[in-house]
Amino acid sequence: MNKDDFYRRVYRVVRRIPTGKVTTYGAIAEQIGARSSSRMVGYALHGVAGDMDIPCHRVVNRNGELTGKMHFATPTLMRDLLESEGVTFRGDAVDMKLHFWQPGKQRKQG
DNA sequence: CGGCTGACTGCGA
DNA sequence: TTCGCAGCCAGCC
Repeated sequence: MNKDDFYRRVYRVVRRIPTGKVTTYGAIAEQIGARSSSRMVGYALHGVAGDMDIPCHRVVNRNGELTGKMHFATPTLMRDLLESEGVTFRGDAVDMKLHFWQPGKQRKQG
């Protein structure tokens, strides 16, 4: 598992996040085989913030908080994008019980 | 090579 | 429920 490969896997999972859903750094890390490197997931997204190919705004922490919004063009862009997709919020955090998406749960589809 | 930081998470008080 | 500590690994100086 090379570092570049790690990033690739992160992007791969993030891109599989369906519209109107979100997932967590830990869930992605675990899905790609790096449960202990949840922070690395967010770090990987840091390199693609602004890349339309990667819906990095659909990735939040386990509490649903938009911890990475500060890395977007504007601190409100992340939430704005999510709300435009139908994601609802509980205060300043995403309602995980309604929008949490588990990576790999749809793997059996194909 | 060593020290500090960061888009995280789990456990204990 | 809220706050603090430890583990993790990559990037920068």
